Order: sequence, then structure tokens, then C-alpha cells
Amino acid sequence: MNYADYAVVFRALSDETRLKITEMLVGGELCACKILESLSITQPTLSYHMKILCDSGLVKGRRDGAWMRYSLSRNKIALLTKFFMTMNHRSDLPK
Amino acid sequence: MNYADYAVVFRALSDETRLKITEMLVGGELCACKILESLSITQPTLSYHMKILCDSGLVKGRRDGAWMRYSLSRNKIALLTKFFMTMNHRSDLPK
DNA sequence: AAAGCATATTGACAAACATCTATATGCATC
DNA sequence: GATGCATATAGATGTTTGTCAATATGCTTT
Repeated sequence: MNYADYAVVFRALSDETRLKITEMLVGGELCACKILESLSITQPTLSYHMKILCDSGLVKGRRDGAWMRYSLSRNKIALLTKFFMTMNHRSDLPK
Repeated sequence: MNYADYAVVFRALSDETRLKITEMLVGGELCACKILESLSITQPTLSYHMKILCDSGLVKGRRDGAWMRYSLSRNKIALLTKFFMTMNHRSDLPK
């Protein structure tokens, strides 16, 4: 991942609604309709947010008949963990 | 940190210029003028970005005479590391 | 193939963002 | 206190964002 890739995934996480969705997915795969129930937004707005999350690579979507099921990408989360861990290890910073 | 706090710090990291600045600071404290040298932006634009980074808590600034010296917040980075680590530990996700 | 539910796309719009020029403020030195 | 350098603020502007209502697409079941 380069600067642009990180910028995209951090932008995906920079909205409260998308953060809430991400937290919901920590519990495991969910379909769009289930996510929608927990939020005070319209269905098109949810679809917009899911697209941003998926395009960033943080969330994976798969069709299951009429439903879309979403889950977090373990890989991406591991990369992000490493991003921050490396930050604290590589230097000599004040508290 | 709550959703809003995380949203603010991720928004701070969602811009390529600010990501570059953050990476520079991994090497240790830098003054604004030094950061400015490495970027193709004007001084007011840098000042704008530094404000966003500082407001998010990711970067700490301190006056040193005429200069402003900036460095990363170890605390904040540790919190963000934990944020992602917890994500991968708390659940049962596909690869 | 018609009907019905789940999801995506389009078009519109107000709000927020990134950038610049111009100007102001802070600090050090003469 | 006047000059000069470092940084911040203000104002203007084009771009991007988040949201909705309306509509389209996809899938399943009669």
C-alpha cells in the first residue's frame, strides 16, 4: 500500500456512520438490510457508504441470492495494525 | 475515544499531504519550515494541515522561539494500533 | 412473466474541504 | 521600536462529500 491507498482507507473510516458499520462487522458478516436496521439513514445512503467501504478494501461484499453480505477484510486490518505499530517502533518520540 | 474522536483522527489521515507529513514525523520532531521544504504547497496551506493534525491529537506542536516544532503523539498511535488489533481479535472473519 | 423484496444508480443540493493570495501575529535582533 | 523571519488567520473559490427522493437492476417465487 502507498500513500494514496492509505488515504482511501482512512477516508473510508473518517465518517461516523461508516465507523459504526465497521464496528458492527467486527461481530461477523452482516447483510445490508440488517445494517440498515441499526442506522437512521435511507437505503441509498447505506449503499453509498458500503461502496466506499468496499472500494477501500476494508470491507468485502458478496452476493447471496437477493442479499448482499458484508464482512471485514482481515488482511486490510492486519496491514493497518502494522502501519501504526511500525510508526511507534521506528522512532524516538516524546509521549 | 468514541466514534467521533476516531472519525476526526482518520479524517486527519485521509489526505495524502497529511499522510506524508505524518510519515516525515516518524523520524522525529520537525519544525514547520523543514516540513514545508519537502512539500509543494504554500505556507498557509501547511499551517492549515498542521492544525488539522494537531486538533486530531495525532500530532503535538510546541513553540520554540520563532519556530513551531511538531512531533507524533505516541499515545494516539498506541490507541490506533489497539483499535485495529482489537478488531482482528474480537471476531471470526473470512480472509 | 408478473409481483415483490433487496440493493444499486442517478440527479440534486447544501455543507465541508483543500487550496490560494493577502494580511496579521509572534518572536528575535539590530 | 523597526526590520525580518516564521507561522497563523481571513477571505475567496473550485471540488468533494453526505444525504435524500426517485428510479433502475437483480433475484426469487408465484
